[in-house]
Amino acid sequence: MTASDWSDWREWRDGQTATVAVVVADDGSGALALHDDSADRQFGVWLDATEFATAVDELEARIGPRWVWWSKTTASSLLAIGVRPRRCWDLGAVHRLLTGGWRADPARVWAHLHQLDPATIPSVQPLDLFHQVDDSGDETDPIRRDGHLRPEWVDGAWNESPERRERWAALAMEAFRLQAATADDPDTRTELRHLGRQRRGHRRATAFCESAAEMLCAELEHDGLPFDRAVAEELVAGIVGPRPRTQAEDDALLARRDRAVLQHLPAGVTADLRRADQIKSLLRRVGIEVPDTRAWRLERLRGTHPLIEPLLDWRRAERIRTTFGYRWIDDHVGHDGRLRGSWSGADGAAGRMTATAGLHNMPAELRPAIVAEAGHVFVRADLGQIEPRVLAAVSGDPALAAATAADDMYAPVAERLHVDREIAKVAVLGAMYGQTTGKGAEALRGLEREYPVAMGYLRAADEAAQGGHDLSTYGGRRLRMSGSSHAASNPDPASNPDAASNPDAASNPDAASNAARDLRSRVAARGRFGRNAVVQGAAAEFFKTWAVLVRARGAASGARIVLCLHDELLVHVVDSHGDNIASLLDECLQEAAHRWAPPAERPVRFVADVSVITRWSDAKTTLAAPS
DNA sequence: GATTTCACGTA
DNA sequence: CGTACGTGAAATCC
Repeated sequence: MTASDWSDWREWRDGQTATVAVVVADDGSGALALHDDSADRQFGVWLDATEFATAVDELEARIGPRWVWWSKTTASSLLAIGVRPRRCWDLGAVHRLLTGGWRADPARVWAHLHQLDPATIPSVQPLDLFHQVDDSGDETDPIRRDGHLRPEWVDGAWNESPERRERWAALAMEAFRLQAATADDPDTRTELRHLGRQRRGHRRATAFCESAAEMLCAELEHDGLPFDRAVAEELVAGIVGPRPRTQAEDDALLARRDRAVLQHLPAGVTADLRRADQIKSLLRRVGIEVPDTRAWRLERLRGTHPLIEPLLDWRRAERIRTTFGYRWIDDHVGHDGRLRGSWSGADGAAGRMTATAGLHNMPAELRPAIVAEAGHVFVRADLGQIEPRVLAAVSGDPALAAATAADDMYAPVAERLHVDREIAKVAVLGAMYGQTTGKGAEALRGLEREYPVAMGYLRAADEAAQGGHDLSTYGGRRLRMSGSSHAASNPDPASNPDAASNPDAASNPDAASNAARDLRSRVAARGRFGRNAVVQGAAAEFFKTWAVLVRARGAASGARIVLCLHDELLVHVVDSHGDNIASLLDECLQEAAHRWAPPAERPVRFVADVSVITRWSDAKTTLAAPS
C-alpha cells in the first residue's frame, strides 16, 4: 500500500463508513474493501499480519462497521487475533436464508446473485490433453467469461497474492450489495405470501440476525463450554467402570457386561448384543415378537422376561461407552477444560442451530460435568412453550395471541375447548406436528373452531408442502419443498405416474395398493414437514434474535454465551454480574418479542425461566411455566 | 472407502 | 401413523 493510499484510507475511515468487507489469509495478513455510500466510491487495501490486526482492531473500536465476509471462517480468523466484531453480514448465511439450500460457498452465492444456474457452476478440472483450450477468459480474473467465479479462486487461489486478496474482498463487497438488495425484495415465490404475514422489513432484519448467529457460532467454537473433566470421568466410571488401561482390560469389562445379560438365557445360547437382528431372534426364542428392538418398545415389555431389564441397562451403558465415554472426553475436551464442537447457524431444513461433539444430545446424566469456572456462574434461561407462542405470532391468530398472556397458555386454551389441560396441550402440539391419530383428534376439531386463523395457517403450509411448493418462514427463510431431500424422496402425486400404471402393479394388485399407500404416506410426510417447518423455523429465528441480542448487550459485562440448545441459553459470566445478566436475558426477550410484533396487532407474550447456577444440572425447572 | 440401517440422546 | 439434528457400529454396496 502506498503512502497516499494509506492517508486516503485513514481520511475515509474517519468518515464513519459503515460497511467493510474483509478476507483473512492463512498467514494472518488480510485485505479490506470499504464502500463509501455517501460518495459512492470503493476503496481497497491489503495489509500484512501485524498491520491487519491493528487496523481491524482499531476499526472495530472506533467505528464498529458492519463487517462483510464470505463465511464463518473469516469470523474465526478475527477471533484468533482477538477481535470480536459487533456487526456483520455473512454472505453464506444469508444465501442459505434466501435460497433454503445448505451449500453456500462463494461460487453458489455468486451464481445466485447473477441469476446463473447453480448446475453450471464450474469445478476445477484435471488437465485434459484433448481440451487444453480454456475459453473461460483471462485466468487472472476471478470472474470467468460465463459470469461464474473461477473455481481455482474459490478453492484458495484468492489467497495467493496481496492483489488477489484485495480483489476477493472487493468481490465480497459487491456480493453484499447485491444480496442486501435481494433481501429487501418481497418474496413472491412462496406459497404463504397470501397470508401477508412476514416480519416487518423481514428478510433484512433476519439477515442481520442470521449473520450475527453465525458469528456467535464462531465464538461458541472458539470459547467452548466449561467442562469439569474429573466430574465427567467419575460419572462415566459409574456407568461403564473405570477407564481401561489396556485392551485386555477393556475386553474383560465388555465381556462381563455381556454376561450380565446372557446369563438370563439357557446355557449355550449366545448373541452379539450390538446387533438388533440377533436381539430380535433372541426375544423370539423366549416367545416375544417385536418389529424392532427400540428402547421404548422394550420398556413396555419390562417384567415379561428377566432378560429385558439387564438388556436395557446394557444398552444404556453401551451408549455411554461408545458415544459419551472416555474417548468422547479425550477427543473434545481441551486442556483448558472446555468442551468444543463445531457449530452451524442453520440446519438444512427449518434453520435451527446445530452442533457436533454431542453438544446438542448430551445425556442429562452428564450435565453435572458442565460447571462454571471459579469465580464465575452460569445464567441459564429457557423459553417456555415457545412453539405455540410462535404459532400465535406468525399466524396472527387473535384468540391464540390472547392465550399467550397466561404463563401457561394451555390453560386458557383448555378452558375455551372445554377439555383438560393435557388434552389441549396434546391437540395444539398435534396440530403443529401433523399428528393424525390419538386422543388429540377430538380436541383438534375444537381448535379448528376456536383458533381458525392459526389452524388455517398450519393447513396452508401442509397443503402447499404436499403440492411441492416452497414455503417461507415468518422471517423470510425459504423452505425448499422442491429440489431438496424432502422432494426427492417424496414425489409430487400430480407429476408422478399413478401407482396403478406401475408395470409391476398390473400383474400384482397387492403391489399396486402397496405402492399407492406408500405414495400417500410419503406425501403426507411432506405435508407434516411443511406444517412443522413454518413453526420450528420461526421459533429458531426468534431464538436467534434473542441470542444475538444477549450476545451484543452482554459483551460489555464479559458475558459469553457458551451453549445454545434450541430454546435454551447458557451464559458464562463472572459471578458478580450473574443477577445483571439474568435481568438482561429477560430484557432481551422482551425486545425480541417487540421486534417481532406487527404493528396494530395483539402482542404475543414470550416467557423464559431464568436461573443463576454453577452447574448446568442445577437448573431449577419447577418454577417455570409448565411445558 | 462410501453409503445405508439401526439405535438413541437432545430440543 | 410428530419434526429435526449428530453419532457410532455393523452391514452393505461398490
